[in-house]
Amino acid sequence: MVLYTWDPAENTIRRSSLEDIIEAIYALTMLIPVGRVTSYGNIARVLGINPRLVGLAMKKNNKPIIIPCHRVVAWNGDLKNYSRGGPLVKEKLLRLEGVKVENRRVPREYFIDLYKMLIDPPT
DNA sequence: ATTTGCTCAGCTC
DNA sequence: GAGCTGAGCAAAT
Repeated sequence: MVLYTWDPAENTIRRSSLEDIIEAIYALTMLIPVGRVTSYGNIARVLGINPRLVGLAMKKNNKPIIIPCHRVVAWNGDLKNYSRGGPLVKEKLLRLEGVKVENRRVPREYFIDLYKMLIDPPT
């Protein structure tokens, strides 16, 4: 899938740059409530992009307070990395927000499904 | 539970 | 260009 974006300077539609896509990723990340997580793949599915791009965006995140990238984990609950301090800091932050982490895994019940919420709500 | 294949930006030669 | 590395995932085994 190819994403397109509005370019106000040129008053035209153009193919999204990587930065545009990363902005969209951040916007979705900010929708995750305190005490909940979602997966890289779930965010990727909303935008129709490759999950690895979501990981790339998280790594580039330079506003870790505004953009809660610690609430994005692997689909199977693995914490994966956290560029500000590694997985242990990620685990600590999640615990502070009330997310249980068992054997370095986040249990299913803490996941929210952004795709279901935004794209494919129950009929 | 483990392996395999797909994927793509960024980095190195 | 070619080859490798990830903050990934799903399907097959």
